[in-house]
Amino acid sequence: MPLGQVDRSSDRPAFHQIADQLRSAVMSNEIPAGGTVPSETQLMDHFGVARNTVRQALQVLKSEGLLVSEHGRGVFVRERPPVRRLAADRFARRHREQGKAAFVAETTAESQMPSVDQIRVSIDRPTADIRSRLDLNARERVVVRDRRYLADGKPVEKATSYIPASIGRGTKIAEPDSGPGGIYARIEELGHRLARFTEEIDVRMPSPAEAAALRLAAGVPVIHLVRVAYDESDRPVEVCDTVMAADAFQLTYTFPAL
Amino acid sequence: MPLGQVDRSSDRPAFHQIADQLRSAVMSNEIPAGGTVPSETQLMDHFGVARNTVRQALQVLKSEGLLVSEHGRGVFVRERPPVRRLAADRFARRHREQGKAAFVAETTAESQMPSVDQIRVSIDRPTADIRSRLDLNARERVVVRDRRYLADGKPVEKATSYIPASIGRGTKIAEPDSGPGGIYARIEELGHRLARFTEEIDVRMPSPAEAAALRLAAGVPVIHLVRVAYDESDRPVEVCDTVMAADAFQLTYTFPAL
DNA sequence: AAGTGGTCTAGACCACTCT
DNA sequence: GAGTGGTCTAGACCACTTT
Repeated sequence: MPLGQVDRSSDRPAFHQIADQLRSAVMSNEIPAGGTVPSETQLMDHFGVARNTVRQALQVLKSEGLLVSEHGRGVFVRERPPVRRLAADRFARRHREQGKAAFVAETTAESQMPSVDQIRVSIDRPTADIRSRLDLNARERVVVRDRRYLADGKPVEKATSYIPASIGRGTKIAEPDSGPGGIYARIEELGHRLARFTEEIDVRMPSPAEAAALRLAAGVPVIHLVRVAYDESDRPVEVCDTVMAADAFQLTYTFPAL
Repeated sequence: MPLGQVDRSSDRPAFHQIADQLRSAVMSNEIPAGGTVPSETQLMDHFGVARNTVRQALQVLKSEGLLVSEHGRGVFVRERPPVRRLAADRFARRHREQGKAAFVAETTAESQMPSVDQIRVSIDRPTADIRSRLDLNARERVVVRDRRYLADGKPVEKATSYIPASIGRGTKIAEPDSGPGGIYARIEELGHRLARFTEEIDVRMPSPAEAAALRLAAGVPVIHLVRVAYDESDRPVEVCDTVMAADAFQLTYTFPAL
């Protein structure tokens, strides 16, 4: 992988030229995923620039999500986690009837090991947004279920579910372990047969708290997805607010032409 | 907006402490969107640190998408473009029958001015990926339609459509101006009544070329969406490969419980 | 101990915007 | 011309990993 030189007479700043050369080395797989980029010292010597200039170039590629650095070890080409393809059928009733929650269904479909941690359950007043999505009056409470999902031990998703207390209070929905098939199975057992879902998708960079919870590398965005589940009388029975590591997911939808 | 000081005895690096203080000033709206952050000189003086340390703090917030800098003017709290809410009904036949293409329908729904530029049309060999999505044999060609969409003059989306040449060649589909209702209207006139769409969504940071074409600020991800349109005999009749500025869109989907 | 990246300083010169 | 951010240098010390 022969890196060239920087053209000091060019208008393009040195650090951009260096970033460009490294980028194409990464993109062309001259440096494979998981491989190391030359050390900062080597890059300084090779290009004849100051250390800050090298670091500026590396910063560009980290922000693009191409490189990650590990203190004391080196700078590496970022490895992409296996992508999880999410389609509507992860919520299929047949999965619940087999005792599989949606996350288990989607995870085993990709041959990954699902797990859940940081489960917290409470009964609270809903925010105005949740109240309006669940069509609740001012006095009604909600069961709040907060948890983190991991695939093969790597955190990939933080989720918070809100279920009207009038449905969930005193049931397994309000317990940390909601039982086989997950909360949708419990909601259906309580007589609310699910009819449809809506999903609302926003994309942005993570807050520092989100980056920590999902152990995100620099340059990895998050998908903020809010799902509402409706029963057959078109009553909203659950809102699920999730933040996903964008590099770990691909979403697919099918819809009819109207 | 009283910024504090840095605690030099803390483990948390000075630039992180400065970034934290500026972040909460932005988040709490003490500095409103479009407002300016104190200049680098002012921040140096206030915190008693070197310029590079200030710039490191600002870099953090730019990567988070909170700040943008303008050479010679200052550093500003990023203004969010009006969000465009995309739902399945933007492809409704009634819009085509009124002569509105999907982008026009979604744009006017948000009271924005739609426009299109950088239109290029050609007939080419498809890549392996496109060939397989369109279910074509090795010799078939495709009409390639490339263009950029703008809302109120701001670029928000780059799109490339691929239509089998057996359908589009010699029609308005192969001309820069595809006529009222867009290419879906032309495809239906040619006897391929549309039945359904699939959309596949990936999220990542932009390449430098994408960032330039969409004039993206640092810290703004892109949504890569690939849509396939199927006619009533379930034949794929178009693939549309789009890259969208993530801060300009919200996607919504509805799907039945199965 | 040697090598790596992380933080920070103090200075320089340049390009751009505004008045 | 004054003020702003953009690029770059040369050095220092620290924290972490590996041998």
